[in-house]
Amino acid sequence: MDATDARILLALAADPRATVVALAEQLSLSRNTVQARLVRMEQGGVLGSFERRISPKALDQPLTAFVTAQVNQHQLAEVSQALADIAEVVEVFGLSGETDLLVRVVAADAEDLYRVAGQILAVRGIERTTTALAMRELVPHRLTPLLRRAAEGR
Amino acid sequence: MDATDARILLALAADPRATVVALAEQLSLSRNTVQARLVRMEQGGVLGSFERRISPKALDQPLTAFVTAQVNQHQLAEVSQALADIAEVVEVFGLSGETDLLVRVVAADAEDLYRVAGQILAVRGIERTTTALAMRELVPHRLTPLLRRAAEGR
DNA sequence: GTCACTTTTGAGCATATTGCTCAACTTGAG
DNA sequence: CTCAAGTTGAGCAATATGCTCAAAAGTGAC
Repeated sequence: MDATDARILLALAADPRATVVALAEQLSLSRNTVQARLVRMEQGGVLGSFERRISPKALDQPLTAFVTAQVNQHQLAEVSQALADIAEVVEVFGLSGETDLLVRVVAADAEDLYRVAGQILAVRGIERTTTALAMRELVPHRLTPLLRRAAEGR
Repeated sequence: MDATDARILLALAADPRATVVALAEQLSLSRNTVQARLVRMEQGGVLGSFERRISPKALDQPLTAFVTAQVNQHQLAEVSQALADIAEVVEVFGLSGETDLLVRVVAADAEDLYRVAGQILAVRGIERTTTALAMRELVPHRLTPLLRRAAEGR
């Protein structure tokens, strides 16, 4: 990904529904170029799944919580699969140390969250968990600052 | 958001570049309906920014880390602003307790991460931090399971 | 059941976009 | 210089979009 790609993505971030023609005009590039680069980015894994744009709040899951878990590392694969089977589990990272997991979950309300936390703790191979509720989104997910830097070639 | 909206989003998740016409046909809905619902979702905040689809790896920031920080809660606003000024800070949550922050950062390499962690610790109002590197993405961000549930009206 | 209200549908139409191809022109690396 | 890759402008057929409208179908209140 070069600076031009970053400029295209920035324009798209500003207006997700912008057409290729509009992007080309705005960026003073040929339509062909924008089209080719977009295809390349889409196929090259620069763009993740569309699901990422969907807000869980719209799915009546306004609560976000982070569960850290200690696992028996021999059962990491099974644990990982069991967590993936829980719908409310949105994202799981293996943290440094190989024994700690960070599980991002969403829930409809406090009771729902309690239930999900219980499901996680019940997974075979998970030893200990702590749950922290996300009270405020102080900085909503964003990549614009990095995109801007990349667009300027730095 | 109702079950029909969820079905539209599911179809879009499967093929982000699908046209409205294709979605309508696939879902056996009228093109008008799909178009109207998409506009409504886009304007109603169901869809978050396009940036969410961009992979930081493509921006030469293959490392993800989670920094937890303790803050003086009287300075929460200033701290929040200072964190937002760091480009590598991708997302910040205020966790239950009002005194803990979870900061998601990306970095180019270990050295870069060290630098960013230092910047965070240097923010006035931040008392203590711990940094955990995300070694593996065990469950990549996904909403499909919840979407499927919503699509079935449960 | 009836009324009012919202949503969906199908149709139509002008305009814009897409996907594709091609040849010519730049650009940077070796 | 020479090659390979990227960009550009042009063109073209097929398709999608944005918009409007009126009729049909659901929905909930009473």
